[in-house]
Amino acid sequence: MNKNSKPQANQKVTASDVAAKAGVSKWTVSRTFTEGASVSPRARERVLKAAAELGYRPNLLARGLTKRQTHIVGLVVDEMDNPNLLALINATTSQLQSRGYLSMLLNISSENDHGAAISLADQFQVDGLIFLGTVLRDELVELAQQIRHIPLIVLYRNCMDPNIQVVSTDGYRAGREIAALLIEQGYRRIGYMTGLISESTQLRRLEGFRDGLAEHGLAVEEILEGGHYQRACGYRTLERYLETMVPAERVEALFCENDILAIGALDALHKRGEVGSMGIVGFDDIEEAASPSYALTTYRQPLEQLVSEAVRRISLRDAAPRRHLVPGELIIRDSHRRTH
Amino acid sequence: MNKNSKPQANQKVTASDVAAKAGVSKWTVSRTFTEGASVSPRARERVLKAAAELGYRPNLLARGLTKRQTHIVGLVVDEMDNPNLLALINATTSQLQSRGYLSMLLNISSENDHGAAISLADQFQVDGLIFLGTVLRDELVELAQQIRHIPLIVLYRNCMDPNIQVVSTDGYRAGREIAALLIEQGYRRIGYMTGLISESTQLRRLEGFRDGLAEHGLAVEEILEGGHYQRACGYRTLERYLETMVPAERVEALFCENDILAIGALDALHKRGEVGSMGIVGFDDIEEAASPSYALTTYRQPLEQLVSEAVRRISLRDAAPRRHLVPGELIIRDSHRRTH
DNA sequence: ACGCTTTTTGCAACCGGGTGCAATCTGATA
DNA sequence: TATCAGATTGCACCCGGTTGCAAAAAGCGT
Repeated sequence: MNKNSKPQANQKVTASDVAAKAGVSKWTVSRTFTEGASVSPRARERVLKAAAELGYRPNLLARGLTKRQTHIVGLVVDEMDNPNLLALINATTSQLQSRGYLSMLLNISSENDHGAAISLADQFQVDGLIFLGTVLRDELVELAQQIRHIPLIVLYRNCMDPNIQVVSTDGYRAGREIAALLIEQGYRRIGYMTGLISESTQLRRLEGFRDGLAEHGLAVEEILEGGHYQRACGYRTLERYLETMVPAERVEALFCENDILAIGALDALHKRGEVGSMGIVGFDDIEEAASPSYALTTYRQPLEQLVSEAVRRISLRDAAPRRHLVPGELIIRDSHRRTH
Repeated sequence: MNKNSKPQANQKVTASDVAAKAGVSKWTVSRTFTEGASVSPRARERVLKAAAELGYRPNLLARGLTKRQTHIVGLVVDEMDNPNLLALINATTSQLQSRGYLSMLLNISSENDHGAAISLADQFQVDGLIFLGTVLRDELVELAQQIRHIPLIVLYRNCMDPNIQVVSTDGYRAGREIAALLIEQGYRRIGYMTGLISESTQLRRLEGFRDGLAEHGLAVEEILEGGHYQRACGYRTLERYLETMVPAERVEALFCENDILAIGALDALHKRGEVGSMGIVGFDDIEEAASPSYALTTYRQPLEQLVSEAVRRISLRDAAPRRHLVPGELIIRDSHRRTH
C-alpha cells in the first residue's frame, strides 16, 4: 500500500538522462551547470527544461570527486555544554549555507574519538576545518597537521600554534578599553576575576587590562579566581571576597572574564544588599546582561564579523596561518557605575 | 619559508599507490578495506603495512559514489535559540559518530532557505535525515517527500504526517503518570499551563493528563496559557492568576508544559511568599530543576534512548513510516507537594 | 561564395574506489 | 599424481560527474 506511484523523481536522474531528453550529450548538460562554460543559449534552455521536468539534481559526491572541492566545511566542536556555542554554531552554519557551503559537525567532546572524527572529515575531503570555540590542545594541533592542505581556523578562541589560523576577538584591545572605562569612572583600586585558567584568549584579555591600567600608573589590585563558567562560581567567589575584606580595603571595580561570572558577582552584591558598592563589568553580552535587573556593562564579541571572516578564508582557500583579531564593542549599561 | 619538506603524506595517496608499494593490484587493496571480502592473510598484511607507511586513507566521496551509502546523516535544525537543542545535537552527533556516521548540520532557522538546505543534503546522498526538535510544517513535509528514499525521522517532537517517522517521548503516557501523581497527593482541583500551542507533541501530553484525571472523575480545572519558552512567561502567567483568584478558588496543583515555565511559576509563588501553597510539576528535567532552591518535580525525556533509536533506524535504512514512543521517567522532588 | 576566426559540441579519459565474473592458485582427497 | 572444490586475484566496467582536446558548426568580412 505504500507503493508510491506518483511520477516523482524518486530514484536517480543522472546527467545522461537529462541529455537524452534534451537531445544533447551529457557533457553539454554538465556544462550547462558549470559557471562560465561555453554552451549555446538554445542548448542551455533545452537542458534546463529537461532537467526541470525530470527533477534532475547533480550528485555532489561525484562533482566533489572531480572538482576536488566539496563545499563541505568541518565544524569541530568541544564543550557541548557552553550555551554560547549554540549561537556560534547557528551563525556559522547560517553564513556557510548562504554562501553555498554545508557544515559537517564533528563532536569531540568527552568520550568521542578526536582522531577518528578529524580524520573522517579529512577523508570526506572537507574544504576546511573550523574549530568553534575549541581550546586546541597540542594533541589536536598535531592531528590537524596530518591532514590535507586546507584552511584550519580557530574561531572565537586563541591558539598559539603558528600553523593554525586564528579568527578571534581582540582580547588585548578589549582589556584596554575596559581599563580605560573604569579609570574614567574614577576608580583607583581595580580587580579582575578570571575564568578557567586554561583558556588562552583570556590571558590576552588580562594583559590588555593590565597594560591599560599601567598607562595610568595603576595595577590590577586583586585577581579573583572565578573558576567554571557558572553563576554560582562568580557568586561564591565574590561572596567570599566580600566576607574577608572590609569595605575600605576592597577593590572599587571588578572586571569579570565573562558575563556569567559577572552576573554571579552581581547576585552576591544583591544578596548582601550592597548593590552599587562596586563597579562590575562583564564580557560577552549574553542575553541576560541586558535585563534591567542586571544592566550589565559588558563587551560584545563581533560574532557575525568573526564568522564572516572565517567563512571568507575558507572560500578563498586561504590556508596561510595568519591571525585575524577583530575589535568588539563596549556595551555601556549601569553595572560599572557605583551609586554609593 | 613555508615549504613543508617533511615527508608527510600531504597530498593524495590512492589505493593504486598502496597497491604498487605492496605489490598487489588496487582491487586487492580495496578488498582489504572491505568487511568480509576474500583476501589472503599474507596479502592483507602487506597491504596494511604499505597503507600505514603511506598514510593511506580511502576517499570517502569515491566510496560513497559506488556503494550508494555515504554514512552522512543530515541533522535538520530549527529554533537555534532553544538551549535544549544543544543537548540534543550533542547526543545525536555523539552517537552517530560512535557508530561511524557523520552529521551534516542543516540550519533552517529564520532567513535560511529551507528548500535549498534540504535539497543540498539530498544531493550529497545523505543516508537519512533527522529533524531535531523541529516542528515540521507542511511545507517541510512536502520538501522531504521529494527526496530520495531514505529514513526521515522527527526526533523529540511529534509530526502527524503519515509518511514521516517519529521517535519521541510518549507524551500521553507522561501526562497520565503526572495526573496519577497529583491525584495521589490528594489534589482535586488541578490545572495545566501550556507552552506555545503550535507544538503538537504537547497536545498529547495534555490529552494524557486529561484522561488520567478523568479516570478518577476529575477534570482539568484551569488551562493557563504560558506562552513562550521563557521564565518570565511562566512567572507572569501565574502571577496574574494568583492576583485574580482568591486562594480558595485556585487550583491546588499545576502541571506546566516545560520546566522553564514551571520555574517561572515557582518564582512567582516565591515572590508572593506563597511557596508551598501550590503543587508544581514541570517537564524536561533541565539542569536548574535539580537545584535545591527549586527541587522541581518533573519528567525526564529519555534523550539517549530516543537518539539511539533514531540512529538505529538510520543504520538499518529503515524508511518505513513507523512511530516510536519511548516512555520517560518521572523525577520526584519536592515542588509537587504542598506544605500548607 | 570562400577562407578564417570563434563558438559549440562530442569524445576519451579521469576522479578514486567498488563489484561481478572468470582466471589462477591453493591444497586436500582419491 | 591427477582431480576438483574453494579461496584468491586480476580485469573490465561502473558510480556520476568534469576536463582537455579536436572536430564540427556558426559567424563574419570581403
